[in-house]
Amino acid sequence: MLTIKLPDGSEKHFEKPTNGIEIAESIGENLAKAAVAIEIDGKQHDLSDEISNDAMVSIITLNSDAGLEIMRHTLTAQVLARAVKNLYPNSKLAIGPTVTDGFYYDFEIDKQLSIDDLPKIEEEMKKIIKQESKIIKSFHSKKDAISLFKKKSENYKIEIIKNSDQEGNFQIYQQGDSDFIDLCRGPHLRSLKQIGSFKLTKISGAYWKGNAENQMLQRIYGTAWLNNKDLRKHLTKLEEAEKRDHRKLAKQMDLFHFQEEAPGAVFWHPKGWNLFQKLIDYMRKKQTDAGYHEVNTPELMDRSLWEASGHWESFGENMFTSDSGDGRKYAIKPMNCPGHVQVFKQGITSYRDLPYRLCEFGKVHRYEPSGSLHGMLRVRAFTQDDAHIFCTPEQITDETISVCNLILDIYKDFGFKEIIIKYADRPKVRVGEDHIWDEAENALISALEKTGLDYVHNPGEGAFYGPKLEFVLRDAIGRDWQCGTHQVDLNLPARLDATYVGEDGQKHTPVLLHRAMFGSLERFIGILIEHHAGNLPLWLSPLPVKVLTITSKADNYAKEVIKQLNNAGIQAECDLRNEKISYKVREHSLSKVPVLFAVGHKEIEEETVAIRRLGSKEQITVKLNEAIQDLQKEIKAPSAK
RNA sequence: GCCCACAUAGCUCAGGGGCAGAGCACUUCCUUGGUAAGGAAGAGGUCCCCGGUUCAAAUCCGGGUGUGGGCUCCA
Repeated sequence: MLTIKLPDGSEKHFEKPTNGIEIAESIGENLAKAAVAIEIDGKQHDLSDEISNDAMVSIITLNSDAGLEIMRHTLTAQVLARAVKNLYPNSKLAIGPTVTDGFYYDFEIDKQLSIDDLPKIEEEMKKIIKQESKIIKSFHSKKDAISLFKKKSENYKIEIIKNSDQEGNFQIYQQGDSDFIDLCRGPHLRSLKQIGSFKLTKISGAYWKGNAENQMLQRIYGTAWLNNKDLRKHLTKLEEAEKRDHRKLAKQMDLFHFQEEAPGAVFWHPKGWNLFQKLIDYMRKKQTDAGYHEVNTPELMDRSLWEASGHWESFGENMFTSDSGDGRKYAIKPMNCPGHVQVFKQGITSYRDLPYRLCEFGKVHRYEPSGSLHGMLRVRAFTQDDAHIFCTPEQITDETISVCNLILDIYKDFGFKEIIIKYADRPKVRVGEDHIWDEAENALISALEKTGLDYVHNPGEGAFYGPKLEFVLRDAIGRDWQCGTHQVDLNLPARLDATYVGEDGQKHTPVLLHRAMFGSLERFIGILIEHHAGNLPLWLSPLPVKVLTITSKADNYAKEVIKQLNNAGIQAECDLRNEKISYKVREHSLSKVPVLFAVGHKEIEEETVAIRRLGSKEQITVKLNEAIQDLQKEIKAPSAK
């Protein structure tokens, strides 16, 4: 007698070994129809898998996240893979997992695919799905599995099997009587009948096993959904995301540009630079309040300093260097830390001065691979809101807690509500003894625990000199961006001979905490633009108000309005051009000016302005002095209110 | 760095082995208006760069640079 427990607590009994299909049928006809797989004691299985022991099970239906993912998996591993094999018989299968909203499959194909080949592949996939084949699974020993795939010259599958630590039970899936086979951990749909709506979206190269040393394979991406409606909804969402693209919006808003002679470096236009300065003003105040001292250190320093710090060895590939007339080799700083250590060494001698917090809006240059550059989100020259806290080991906890609080506080001001903290420990390439790393990691993790904040572990992703916390923010459309960072460093101060005199009269090496909150200002601005879809809040807008004249008779009044706005500390410009009001409204709405004042005969007489807000079609007419007072309140940074 | 695609006026883009195109922006003129494009005229080009093929290359081929989508890497 076999007892099967269901999620609702009820039990089913079977005389002999059973399977998911029987269990589903025993519960109800509709469930059996909708079932795609089964979870047995927490692990996903095919419905056909035999159950011979007591178990907790739950039927997975198409109409669930897990079911949808199984459908996507079947679509890529069975349908896309088979379609490509049909069209390009010499191709070899690598892997085909699901990803957010879809799936991909990596192939080795002798013909180089282009985006134009996708419709043809889609068509072949639809043909395969129409056959509504049943999906059949068989189990094989390691030896059998290898010989099966040898016959098909599926080298990648063979490599996967060979590298696997399991000896038997290799699952091979097949559709009806087709000779297509694929190795897969499953589970898969029972039949291709259950496949919903899909679209192949893009094509790219991808390294075998994600290793840049390995062969480049061809990857086909797709998205798949339960039905056409969901698919279309997803495609619309992608279009919406495209509209938020900071590169596109920045052009409309006239913030900055890039050009060929300076790859990965920003040409800031007046409005963009205004926004940049607003962020600096805001952060400068926050940091001063939190006890930081702002400094500025050289962009160019002699190679010997970078050798001493360890950058030359561990970060050298990312550094720009410069030769000079005096025959010395300089490096353009990729980080501000060595410079800050020099400042520390000039002044601080006593433990009484610790913690000593130095900050700098330091512009750093890093040679990033050309292929990784991406608008403002990945550049080669960027400005960090960088700070280095020199402290005693005992002070690590308190300093870490206040950094965490400060960062979370700041993100809130910018409208980010969801923040994920990651703890990253020692990487493969690093400086310093392991026992130093033990110490640094323990200090950081115990400080983090004390904050009581949730975090996730990100193994091997620390900086080369110490473990770090990464602060990841989630934007308005659910994308994650890593911005802030906080690192414990027990290596650099010693390498650069930084010391202080302790209470005991002896020399000690300080602990160095590296932290940045925006991370890179360039990147943060890119994220802000996308998060707000260009509609920046008033306090960040480079031009909060534009005054538009309806007739040239209003020119003088408009200038008077500007004067009063400026006197009240509100940046504003006027548009006196010989154009219709609708034309001016359209133009400034497209360039994302948050507040438009229209002035004509009526406004002159009544000393009012007609206000129109970005994104609204409504206008309200308000006395000029009241409008200014209201704006003055609204334009303050959130934390200054 | 690797794979694929793309590069034409300030911007968005069409075209394509034989005179370089459109819309918007710009300049001038008309229009003085009431909330997302008023009208007319004009000016604007090394068709990314360097080679090659050809009677002829913006167009075809090769190389380079940059950009985009991925991979790798990362703030």
